[in-house]
Amino acid sequence: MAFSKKLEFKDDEIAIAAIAKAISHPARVAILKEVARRQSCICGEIVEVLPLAQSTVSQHLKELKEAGLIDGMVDGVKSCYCINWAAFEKISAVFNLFFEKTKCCKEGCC
Amino acid sequence: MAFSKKLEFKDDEIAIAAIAKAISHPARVAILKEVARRQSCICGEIVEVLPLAQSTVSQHLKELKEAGLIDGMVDGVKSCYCINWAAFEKISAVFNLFFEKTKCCKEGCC
DNA sequence: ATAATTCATCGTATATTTGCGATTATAAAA
DNA sequence: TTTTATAATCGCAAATATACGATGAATTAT
Repeated sequence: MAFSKKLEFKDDEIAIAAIAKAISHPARVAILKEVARRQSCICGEIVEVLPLAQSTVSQHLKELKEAGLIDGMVDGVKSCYCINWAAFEKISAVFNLFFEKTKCCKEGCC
Repeated sequence: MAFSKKLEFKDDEIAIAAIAKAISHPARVAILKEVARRQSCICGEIVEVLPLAQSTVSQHLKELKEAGLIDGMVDGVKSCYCINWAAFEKISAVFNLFFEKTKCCKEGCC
């Protein structure tokens, strides 16, 4: 395949896909839910709840962070994560809009 | 890694992830948009619009079909695709609910 | 009957993701 | 200071995803 063709698509298509990708693994969905539920939580707490090794959880956390869904800050020897609500609202809105716009075509309103 | 741990998560987490996964590539986002816009469209029409080979588009269509987002029916020598609106509404609702439920934790209402 | 069109599938190459153990870096406790 | 605890990162193996050309199956056109 030589190399990915992702960048040959439109910006909004790439953006939607990137958001979806961050949420495209059950572990990351579970992490998001847990972080939101606890308002904020320590990496170790997530490791205890998931059937995954610490290094794997750490990697998923990194991806969620890079996607902008969560924030992470160091608290001594621990790492504390919480939802980046500003980004989350935005991301959620972008995604909902995608569904709405697509549905819109159903009634031929666009 | 030996094998995937996806199935060790909760059903709803797996479901959300599966939906997200179907939308996690710009090509599939573009295809969904195109199929919705045209109300229904032929595989060849999509190939013309995307910077991808016919076989690749065919594969993406298959994935969208397996995720339940689109329906495909043979029309002579051609293949006609359209959004499976019933499934689409359901999927959209499941996804919106996920975002809403997560947001809900922000205000501590759950 | 033959040729052309359309698209799914197969095989293959490469890239990316997932997952883990081991290691490392940092901070806290002894 | 030495030990312990926490979590990020590295390196590796295996699984999946992405992409394409070639092939094949089915239908339509000649």
